[in-house]
Amino acid sequence: MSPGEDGLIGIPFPEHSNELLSRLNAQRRSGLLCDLTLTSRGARYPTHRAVMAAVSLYFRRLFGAEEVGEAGEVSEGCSVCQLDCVTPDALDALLEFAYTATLTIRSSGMREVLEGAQLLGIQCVADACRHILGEVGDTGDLGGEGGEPGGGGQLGVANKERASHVENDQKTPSRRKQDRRNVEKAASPVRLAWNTRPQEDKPKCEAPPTPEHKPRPPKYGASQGAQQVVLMNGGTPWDPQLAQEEEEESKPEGLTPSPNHTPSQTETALGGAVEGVGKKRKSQAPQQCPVCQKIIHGAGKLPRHMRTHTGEKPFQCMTCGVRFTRNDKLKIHMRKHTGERPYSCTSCPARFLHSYDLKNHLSLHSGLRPYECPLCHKAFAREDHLQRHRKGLACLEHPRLDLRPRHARHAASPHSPLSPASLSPTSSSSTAPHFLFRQEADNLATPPHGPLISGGMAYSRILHWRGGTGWREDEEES
DNA sequence: CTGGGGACGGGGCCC
DNA sequence: CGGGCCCCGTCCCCA
Repeated sequence: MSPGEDGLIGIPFPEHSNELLSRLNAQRRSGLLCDLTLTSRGARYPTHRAVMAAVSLYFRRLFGAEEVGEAGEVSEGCSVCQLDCVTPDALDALLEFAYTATLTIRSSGMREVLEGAQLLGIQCVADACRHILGEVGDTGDLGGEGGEPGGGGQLGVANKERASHVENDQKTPSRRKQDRRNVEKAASPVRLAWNTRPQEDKPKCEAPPTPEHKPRPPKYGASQGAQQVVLMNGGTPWDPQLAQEEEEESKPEGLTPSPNHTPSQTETALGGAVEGVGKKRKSQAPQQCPVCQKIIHGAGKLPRHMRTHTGEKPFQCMTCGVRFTRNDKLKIHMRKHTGERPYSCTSCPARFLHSYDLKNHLSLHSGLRPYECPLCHKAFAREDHLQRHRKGLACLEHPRLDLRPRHARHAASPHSPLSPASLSPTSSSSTAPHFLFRQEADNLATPPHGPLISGGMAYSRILHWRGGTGWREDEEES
């Protein structure tokens, strides 16, 4: 968030994505500009290849591979993709999701939609369906194993025996990922038997093209104007989640949320699942954010967190129009207009909007400065001031100080042998050396696992610093 | 550089 | 189970 960087500014248009989807959906319904027709057991669904490629990993692979075809041709003619392995209802629901960011299905059709989403590589829908079907099980809590000691034991094993679909592998540790990849390598000649010819007697779905195995002709646009028919019939079942993992790993920066990332899909996939299918959630805490992979604790807290990605601010001040992501923040904001400052100092006339402001203020009266710099021994009344002090060059800090992350939210120097008491009298500080080392090494060098996980938070759950031995994947989760 | 106020996001508790 | 409320940690900004 360096505002002056390159003089660039970002102006968000939160409604843009919704409007865009809405218009695309209108085009789809009227058949306008549709360049792809999906069929399922006789039902036909005109759609847009770009949209399908955006929402489905399957189509992304399918079209993406072809767009860089040797001839550089771009398809002009219509294409038909026969998806008999996805039921018409499920396909309809998935299309509806693709164009509205809302999944609307009956509970009875949940299983079919889940299977369709898995086959097409629509991860967030599959996740939502699994949540609703109560199949999250370990998965839902998997990410929270960092907070629950002892939960790590089953990490690598428990789900291996699952059947062909990798329902619980979303947050698979990389070790397991590698195992899976090895398996896939061995199977790849079969799995990648991409064939567009009808295989009428095989009602299964086939693997889509993969980057390392470009699809063979026919290609869309290979013969212009002619309808190409692609069948997802026959062949070895594709493993969409493994493909998803691969894709995420192939991203330059992992799954970094950005303003342009269409978070509304993931969010409304969650929200839509909840609202559209009724409140049937197994457990609400903890939940993993589908965008940043962060584990969110607390019942009902995920929608709140999701708004940090979407930028949605549904709570507006009727007085000044300022909008907030949270109702409680609006409530506090309203104190500005009402003049209410409920937190008053008993030692002076000072009054505050926030309880923690009063707390900070009280430390002035008490004269307590419990946060001491271990190097220059300067004391501060506030922990964040100590952190700022240590980030700066105000004291005779260790020369490696400049390597510290500049905006690590949990930053405190890991370099000096800080006694916990010297850092935080509350001892609730999150300045755990593990985390800090991880953050720092993230800045120092690319982790040996590469873009394993997008966010620093999730990252911290995977890797542990082992002193001189470098980075190691978490094993004991204690 | 420091002190102080405010904003923001996450977690806990409770209804 | 979802949401309200509160507290906390952290960051940003200003004087």
